[in-house]
Amino acid sequence: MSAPYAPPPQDYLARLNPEQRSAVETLDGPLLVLAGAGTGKTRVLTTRFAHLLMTGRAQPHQVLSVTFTNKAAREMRERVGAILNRPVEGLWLGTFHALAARMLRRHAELVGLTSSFTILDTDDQARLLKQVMEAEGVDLKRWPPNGLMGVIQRWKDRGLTPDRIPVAETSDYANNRAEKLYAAYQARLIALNACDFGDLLLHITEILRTNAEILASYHRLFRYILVDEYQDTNLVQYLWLRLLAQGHKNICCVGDDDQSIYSWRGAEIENILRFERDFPGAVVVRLESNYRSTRPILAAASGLIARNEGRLGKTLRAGHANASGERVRVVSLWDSEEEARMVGARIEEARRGGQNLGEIAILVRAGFQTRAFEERLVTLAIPYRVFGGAKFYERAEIRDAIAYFRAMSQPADDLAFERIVNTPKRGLGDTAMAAMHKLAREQEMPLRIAAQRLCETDAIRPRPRAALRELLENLTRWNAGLEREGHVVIAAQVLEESGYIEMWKTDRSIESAGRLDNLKELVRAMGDFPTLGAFLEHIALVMENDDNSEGQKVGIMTLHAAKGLEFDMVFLPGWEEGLFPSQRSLDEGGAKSLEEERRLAYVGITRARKHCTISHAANRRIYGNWVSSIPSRFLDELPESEVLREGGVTQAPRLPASVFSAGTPLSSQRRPRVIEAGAWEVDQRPEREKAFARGTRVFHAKFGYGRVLAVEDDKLEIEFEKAGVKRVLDRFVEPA
DNA sequence: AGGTTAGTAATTTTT
DNA sequence: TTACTAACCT
Repeated sequence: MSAPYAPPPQDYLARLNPEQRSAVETLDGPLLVLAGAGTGKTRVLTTRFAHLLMTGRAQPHQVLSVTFTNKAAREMRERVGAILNRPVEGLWLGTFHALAARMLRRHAELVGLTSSFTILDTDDQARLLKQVMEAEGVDLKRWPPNGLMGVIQRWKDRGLTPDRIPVAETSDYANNRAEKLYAAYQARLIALNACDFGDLLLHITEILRTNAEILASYHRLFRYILVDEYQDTNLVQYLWLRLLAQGHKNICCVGDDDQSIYSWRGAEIENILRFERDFPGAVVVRLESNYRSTRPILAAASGLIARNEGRLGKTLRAGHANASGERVRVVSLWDSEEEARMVGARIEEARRGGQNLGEIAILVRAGFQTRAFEERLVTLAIPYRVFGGAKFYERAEIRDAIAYFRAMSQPADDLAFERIVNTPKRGLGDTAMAAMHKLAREQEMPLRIAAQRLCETDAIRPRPRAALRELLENLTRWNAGLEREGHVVIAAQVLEESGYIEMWKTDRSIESAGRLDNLKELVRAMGDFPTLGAFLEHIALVMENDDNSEGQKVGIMTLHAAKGLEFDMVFLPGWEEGLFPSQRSLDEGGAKSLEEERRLAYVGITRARKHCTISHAANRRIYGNWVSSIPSRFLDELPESEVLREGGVTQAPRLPASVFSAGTPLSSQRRPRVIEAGAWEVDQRPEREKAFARGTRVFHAKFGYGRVLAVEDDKLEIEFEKAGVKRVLDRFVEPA
């Protein structure tokens, strides 16, 4: 065939280093690419894809490419397109869940679903499970639904359908009823023609392992398989891949065992550790040249991760001119407030030095740590953004809107109908809802149909009945208009006529304006899809954080959320025993989860390109009270030669001798010590005195302009133009 | 039916 | 400390 991918890309192979090149050119048989942080993993993956096509080994649709996140899938799609110099279509490239859903739709009837099954999100799952538990008469106070949710999810992660739960595994949850509840929950899902996230993989794997014909058809289809982030796969994902790879055995998994940080979500690091045994004849390629960080940063990270036992082993080398660079700083502070001041001051200093704020990140172990930094940055008027909060599609208004669309287009979608039936308030309470549920259950009909029947009787009072009838008529009418008007027009109409928009307009809380914006954005985004169905599929699996990242902002996020990102300057606060490593991992997981915490530390350090500042505070405010803590063991594990320690140790500890006499002596760094407040300071000027009279117009970095209503010591009550009435400290505002 | 208050629990969250 | 839920009152 002549030039199938014209124009031929330039020397795409020549731009790879030898190890990358071998990862790209080893095409036959199983291949494990151990890609350390910043070693060009994505480049290898995409170049390999292109190489398969360029060498004529496969057509684009004959390669299965799997990622974990939509972001990674999108990036890969774009980069493959760029290398081939043309858009790529018809690819089997996507997340585990999206690909599984696509396959499952083709064979849905084999597990009792139809090809138009709905995909439930976590919220729907939780509500459904709760209903099932209530129906089974479980005491929800004694047995919180979340607990069972976790148990079921872990079973699903391991490919266990209700009939496959090993006897030894029967959880003692709710007096040994976990399995039964699991089975009931699954039955409910099938009845609703719905899947939760776990089901997508569970069902398709079940189909592949019991149906040789179908499996063979995929073997014919997929000549090559590419997997990203293999260290994060769970058992069912592994089983799915293994089944599909049985055909040609051309499976290439890319991953880093040192960055496996999701065991609590079902990921099994053993998958990657076991690769060579699972896939006989496997070749392993290590990518160890790092193009991201300076040598001291790499050395510090490598020294730390070397303490782990369960790893395949690799050492990061500085890949190019990064031979020099400043050492990793470890700063000791008196308390968490001082820690926040230190970070704030250094960011301010960097900003004065021309550092781009978008290249600075504060990475924390747990969500609650973000608050202190937010407050500090607000005070300093440094723009920031907290990542990983509520996702766009998880916000209440978006979920409500989607529920309207689902309820409209799918009369059997009970969960959607239930969500919107009394939102906005239509005067339907427990009585009306109970009547609906009862009828639906007795007649085995969808809720919406039951509601319709009830409207024809006098089982509910006239006022709620009229409201309900209006809603039902609207749903039918909107749905009828879909084809004629198009889904975007109808969507706007639904939100308007249902009273939903009005509900938020009337709402006087701070967020309501933002919610209305989000709804507008949602309707706009729908225009990117040909049909409502296409949009709903997208939203279930793909909808992401809306990214209104205008301008350069400091990123504040958890270490987990930072994986895969990189920044010039990284702050890693809160390295204290009990916080990082977290108490819970210490208590529950033993040595294995301590290793995972250490990997998390490794991920944190390797996010930094040039500057890495780790800190710990001797005292920290947790849930309202002060707790004192000792430095994290990870601080001791950093190679001393790569580290610059700051913050005053002024005296020997004066704790009772018994603390130290028992067991192994603590090394000097871990000993509680007296830390001089302010030792880290660059230059600290006293904050300017401020006084605000009632009626003064003021400006606040987060809430915008407002007017002072009342003054009480240093607290002001301010009516903000956008944000409503709030109480803030006077130092957070300035005269407008 | 819906708003208010008291009680309780509290890592990490790719889909 | 906050945020969410469940009983409680109007």
